[in-house]
Amino acid sequence: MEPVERASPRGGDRRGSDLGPGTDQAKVRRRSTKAEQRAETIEQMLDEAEYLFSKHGLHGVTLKDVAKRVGVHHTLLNYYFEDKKSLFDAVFARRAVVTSERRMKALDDYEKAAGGKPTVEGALHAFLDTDLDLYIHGGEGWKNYGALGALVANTPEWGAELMDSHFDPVVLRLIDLLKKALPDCAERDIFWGYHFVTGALMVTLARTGRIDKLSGGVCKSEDFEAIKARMASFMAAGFLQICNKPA
Amino acid sequence: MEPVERASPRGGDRRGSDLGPGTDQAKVRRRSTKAEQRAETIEQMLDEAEYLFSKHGLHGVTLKDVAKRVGVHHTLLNYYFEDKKSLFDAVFARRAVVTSERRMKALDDYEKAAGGKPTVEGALHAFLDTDLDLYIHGGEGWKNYGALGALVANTPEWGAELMDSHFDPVVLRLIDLLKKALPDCAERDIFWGYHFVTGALMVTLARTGRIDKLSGGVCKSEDFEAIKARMASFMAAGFLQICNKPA
DNA sequence: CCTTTTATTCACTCGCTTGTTAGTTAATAT
DNA sequence: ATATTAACTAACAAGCGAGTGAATAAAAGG
Repeated sequence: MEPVERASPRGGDRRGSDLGPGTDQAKVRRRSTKAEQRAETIEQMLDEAEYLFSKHGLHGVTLKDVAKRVGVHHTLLNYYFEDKKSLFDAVFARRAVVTSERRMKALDDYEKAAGGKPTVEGALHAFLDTDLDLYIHGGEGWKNYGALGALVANTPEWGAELMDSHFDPVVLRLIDLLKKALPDCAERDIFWGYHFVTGALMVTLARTGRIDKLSGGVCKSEDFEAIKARMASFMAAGFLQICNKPA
Repeated sequence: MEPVERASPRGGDRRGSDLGPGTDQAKVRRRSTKAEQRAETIEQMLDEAEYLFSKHGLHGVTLKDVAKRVGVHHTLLNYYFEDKKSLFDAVFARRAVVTSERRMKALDDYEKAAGGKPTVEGALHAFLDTDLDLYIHGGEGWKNYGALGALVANTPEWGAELMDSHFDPVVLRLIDLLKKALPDCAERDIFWGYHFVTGALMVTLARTGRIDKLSGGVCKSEDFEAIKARMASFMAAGFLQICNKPA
């Protein structure tokens, strides 16, 4: 599996028994309490697993791969996590709850701000921008998590299950707002519209780089700002179209 | 890996040189020439591999799994295919060329029919409906291939590469038509619009069943007709929106 | 200070995956 | 008909990947 890939590009952040370059080699080593140590190690495991899973998928990663990147023995992963799948679930859950809560709050706020008159575009902005901001400003970890989400969302095996358990509440909250914005629209159409939205969001998060080559560099996979600037209004227009024009 | 799953639920529907369903069971076994035999076996391998890969991804499937479903010794897969990845590539390529050609032709036909005045919706209909029809009428194999495509499209590892090599021509053809339909639109916006379209199409093909549960049965993952009835006009409205409103 | 926890590694096991080499059977060609 | 080629299987070799249980070392706690 290629050269030695690390989630944190920075080489200075040594792990495990790297007695290390320069200054305070020995001091780098755990001076902290055990609880902190535990938390820190687990966090690192989640980070590295997140990176690898996002690139190769659940089955494409071995516990040893993860362990190597963290700089610990691979059985330590078994010590902290039941098995590979629960490691994966933990990785996914860690940020899923954050994004879920944030979006939920954003939707609530928007509804209040909009008074009795929410718009489709407004609701979509609340839903999408809040999320995109996380990936834009959240650092590498969030970007990796995004790609992982895209993978999960398109995995028939257990993907829907994971998505359901984490995102149903927010999504239903969005749907609820959309219904208020489009009172005469058939429920079916609203759900299908959401389906399109989520699909578009997922390819975005996947950042496969395909759009880069395709467009000859005009668009960049990493350019979430460009998405943010277009997606809500694009999708809102779509909603209005299929809701006003009942075939 | 669960009970014994088979791609073709029906015992009767065998692929390739269909020796005729029902009747002559014993005769089902190779009576044919070697060339036919070879072709038939390979076809079966591709079918079963397609089914499994679409469900579990490249790394989630072993050659033995495939062999078991085909009913041959697992080393036979090594005999016909270099390795697992080239089996995967063969699976993908088999139908990719079909869908690619069909859509290319549909776009050509549409452009001729539209005279000098192609519309966004028209171009999208040509692009999308042609494809969706394959999945609707093509049988289980095509449905499985669709799910596989969705997986590939969201796989950063080698996904973009595969998509590029098979679909760049059709997609650029579509883009070309869209440019003609939107002569004043910035290229960037058109590419981003396509990005949204492809994302929406991919979740559709993935058929994870998520929309079913989410909508409480109002929408069904399998209902490609519903997508066909909405997607082109939904997306066309989006294109017009972001192209006319340059931020 | 000494006992108990807790983090971490070590030495293995077991099953599975890939791939190789050699063999068997049946069609093809001469 | 017979020699050859092609489809296919059997029988290993080698290695990996998940996971277990005992060992070690250091920190917590009484």
